[in-house]
Amino acid sequence: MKALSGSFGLDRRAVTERLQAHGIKPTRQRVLLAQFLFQRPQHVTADGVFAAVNAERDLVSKATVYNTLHLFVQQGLVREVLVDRERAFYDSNTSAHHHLFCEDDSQLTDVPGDVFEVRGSPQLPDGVEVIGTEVIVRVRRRPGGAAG
Amino acid sequence: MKALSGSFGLDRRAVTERLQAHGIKPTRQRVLLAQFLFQRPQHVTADGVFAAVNAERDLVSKATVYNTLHLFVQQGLVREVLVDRERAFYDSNTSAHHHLFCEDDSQLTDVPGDVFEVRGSPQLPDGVEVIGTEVIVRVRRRPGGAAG
DNA sequence: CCGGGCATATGGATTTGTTCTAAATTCTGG
DNA sequence: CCAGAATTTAGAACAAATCCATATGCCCGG
Repeated sequence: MKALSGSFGLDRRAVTERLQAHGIKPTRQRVLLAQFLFQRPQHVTADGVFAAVNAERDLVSKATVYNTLHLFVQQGLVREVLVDRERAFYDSNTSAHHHLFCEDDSQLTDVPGDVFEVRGSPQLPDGVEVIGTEVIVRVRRRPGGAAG
Repeated sequence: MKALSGSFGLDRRAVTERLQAHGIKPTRQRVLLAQFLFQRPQHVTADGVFAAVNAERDLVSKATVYNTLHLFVQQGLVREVLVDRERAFYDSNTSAHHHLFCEDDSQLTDVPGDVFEVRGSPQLPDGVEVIGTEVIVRVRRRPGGAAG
């Protein structure tokens, strides 16, 4: 059966509560974006979110997409991943993990958090706190390797 | 004594050889950029390089700054560090190390390579090779911490 | 139920780092 | 000295992200 327009198969109530749990007022637009983002763990660009959410008809403006993504990042609902000069990725998977980025096709892949063992910590300047530690593995297709 | 215009206190011959060792034809502009970049390990933006190199008089165009930085990255002379949506950093320190980025003042700091122990490696897709693994520690000033 | 006030949303213009383009300049080999 | 290739250049073009001024919606007091 076809999901209701813009629900992305995710219960509105559950999403609403999730937002509220993070201190976010669940407006129509925010709920819709959250429904899209959390339907499954994924890496999306702001533009991708904008396109997906407005696929059937205009529901959320570009400015609001950016505002909301920033808000979600700030409140720890999604992670911003900067690997590409062109665009930022937003990762709806909040569990501890790292990333693998292929420079040839700009594909971003998750790496389970336990694959790496990051131990020790750098000497921090005075009065700063660590927000997060991320590991990025950059790869490219091997020149003579398997066909793309 | 004042250094010759645009030499940045670095011997032209040594820099030239360094470029050639990396298969780069040492043109006037490339040597100048290299002299600036390698006078000391540093993190600079493309714009910063452009400004520094043209401080006294126009010597290198913006397009060439970008072309050259990309070339240097490609040939492993400098590292591109993507931590900020606003601008890319170029790191003239090529030794194994990681980075610490303060989101409040956009300051990028080196973290010695041995501070972290990154072990294990992710399952790679077929036919890809690892270009590099980087660890980025994001920090912010602690709200009630030392004055800024 | 009504109205004031504040947070939120919006479209469009703007900004800004980067890339592109087409032409000029500089090298290289013959 | 010439032809061809590589490099450099100025400025136009581009696109992601931000800004702005306005409109909308929501909550609360009366």
